[in-house]
Amino acid sequence: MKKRSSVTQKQIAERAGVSQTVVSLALNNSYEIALNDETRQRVVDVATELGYVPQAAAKALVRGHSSNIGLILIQPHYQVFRDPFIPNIITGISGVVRAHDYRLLVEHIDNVNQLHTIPNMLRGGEVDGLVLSTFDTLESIIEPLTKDGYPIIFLDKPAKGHYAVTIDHEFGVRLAASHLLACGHQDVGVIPFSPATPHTLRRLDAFKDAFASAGCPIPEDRVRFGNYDPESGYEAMKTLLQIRPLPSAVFGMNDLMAIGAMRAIHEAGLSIPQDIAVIGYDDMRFAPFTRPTLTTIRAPEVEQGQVAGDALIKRIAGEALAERQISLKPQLIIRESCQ
Amino acid sequence: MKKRSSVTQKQIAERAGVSQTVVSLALNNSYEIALNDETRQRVVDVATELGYVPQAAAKALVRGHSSNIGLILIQPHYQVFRDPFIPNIITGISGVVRAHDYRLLVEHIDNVNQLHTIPNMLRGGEVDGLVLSTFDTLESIIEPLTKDGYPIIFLDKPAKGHYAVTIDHEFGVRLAASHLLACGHQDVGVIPFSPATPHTLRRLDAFKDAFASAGCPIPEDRVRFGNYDPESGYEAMKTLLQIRPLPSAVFGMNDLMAIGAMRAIHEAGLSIPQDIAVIGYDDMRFAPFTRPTLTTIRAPEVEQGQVAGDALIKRIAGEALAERQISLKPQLIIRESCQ
DNA sequence: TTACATAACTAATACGAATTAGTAGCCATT
DNA sequence: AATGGCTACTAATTCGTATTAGTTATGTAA
Repeated sequence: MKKRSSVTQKQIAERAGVSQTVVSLALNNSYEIALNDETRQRVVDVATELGYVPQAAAKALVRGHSSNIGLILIQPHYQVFRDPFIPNIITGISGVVRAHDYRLLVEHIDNVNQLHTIPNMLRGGEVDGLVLSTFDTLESIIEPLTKDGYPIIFLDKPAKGHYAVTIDHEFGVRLAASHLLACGHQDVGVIPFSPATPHTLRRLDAFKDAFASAGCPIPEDRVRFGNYDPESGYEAMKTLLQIRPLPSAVFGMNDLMAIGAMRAIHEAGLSIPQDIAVIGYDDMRFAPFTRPTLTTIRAPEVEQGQVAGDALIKRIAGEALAERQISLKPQLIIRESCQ
Repeated sequence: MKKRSSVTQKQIAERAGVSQTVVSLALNNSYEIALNDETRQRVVDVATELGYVPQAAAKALVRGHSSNIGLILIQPHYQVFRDPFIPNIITGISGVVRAHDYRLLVEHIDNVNQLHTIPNMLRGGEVDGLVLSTFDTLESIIEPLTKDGYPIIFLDKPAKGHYAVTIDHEFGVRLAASHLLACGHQDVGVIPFSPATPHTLRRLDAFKDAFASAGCPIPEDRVRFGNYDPESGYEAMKTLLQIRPLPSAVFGMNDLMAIGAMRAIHEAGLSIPQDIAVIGYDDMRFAPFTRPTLTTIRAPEVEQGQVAGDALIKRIAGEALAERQISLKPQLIIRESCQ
């Protein structure tokens, strides 16, 4: 790990017969201090001739910021990238970030012992700000950081006062509920996520609440937790199929569990949606190609990434944001499995 | 974008009543220069008390390396993250990277005007090395960099002499071909990718070659290009269904196109695999839950990310690698759609 | 008792770019 | 002819850490 020799402003200065100061001024197009156009051009020419690239570390040190932004993923390792959420977010963020000449540093944290990297990255100046994907609240870690003025954008509902760009999944869940009710389903099964976090539980509550408000409260035996995987949806559905009289529909809280449920239903010799309707959540790419095609909820995740990246960059630049919490709405996609 | 005041070694030095040198030595556990254990401890205590975090930029400047590694994704924007490849690679890399105290910088390049960021990141010292995902050869860009000793690992077959950790997709495709032949299929359709790159064309050739070697050359009208999406597989299959006599199987070069093809087959009132067998590529998560379940090829992408990250870190450390090109083998997953 | 090693430090410098504080030369006022 | 203002630069300093080159005090061997 030796140092790699690289072209410096000093070398350019010698070649061009000027001081390092002039090189810096010329290359940064600074017009605060007057420079002869000829000199300026000569410096630029020498720089390109030598293949000059500024040293990021030196620049960062003297300017006091890194031009990196961080995306922190806090999830158990087995789960990150298993749902399409992260790739979509990265897609959204990375476009924005590059347009503003920032770089994206992706850091994955999968256990509490690694949480210290969050303050370290900010305080160590590795990044100028963070986008934080989390299913847990991290008040004790984040509070001091925001108090110190570090820009942080949450992708999940945080405590009041923090900045956040979230997707209103409770709304999404209510969309699913209303659609089920509109289709005449009064007795439905639900397959939510486990391990149950505050956020996922809130979604479940929203769903239950929607049905309760419509006069069809959901009994506890209609709720069977899965773990994001199709297999878990399959197992959950099998137990739901024991209930008599049979529920007339199921809501899988992600598409993967929903296709698991569909398989269980088919294996039981029942048909979808005639015997049991199915509705999923995510609108993954296979959803229009299941048999029958899957009715589901689409969340604007790429947009979420864009908006979050944008908000972060504004905060870094010191711009005020119109609102601290931006909430994006999911959308109902009606296909064959529930219509 | 003001500078954020942070705790420095100088401040610790003052508080502990020692010189900054001692602080640096104590905090870095250096034993080259003798330090009194008491002093050492006092410095460490003051440091934790003040919440010291070293400035990454200063460290990088003086040490000559950043402790960042870069993952460069070169693909049209509409396509990155649309296949599961990238998330899998990131999963693999990020574990390795964090274990070695590196950070992962993800940079997405979606047009040739941005290619200059590759040399810039290396020459500017933003990263100590790169993992390069590309479907194109970039000789003119990469050559001078490797010549200057910058560590770069390719994820796709590069020119001789470069370091690479690749997946042997030609082998994977031959696996599919052998399985089809073993199942007695002699007249098959293929749905490869378009736009056709050298790499994807090589896969197609491998497939054709396998059939030709078995005495069943594949006529041109059996080859219908798709574009990664299920919809394109659907359309491709529709044209394949016009052929008489009907081919007895199709190979979709990814699972998404394969499920598109399956839909077309079902819509034509044919059954899988009795009338037409289907085989995919990728083993995406829905593959065990299609109807019928999808026979496919699984590529070890997470492992590819791990091995590539590992190789890069070794190269950065100056270690020699046993072999320049490491090739990982895909695996046949037999399910109902072709058995 | 001088020389000499060793422990335990401090001072000074380097890293590369940005920036602040000069400086020299020239022209235009007064 | 002294003053001020401008242009076009240079010199010096700064950022925070690592590292090299001292320095001082103390103990030990000759």
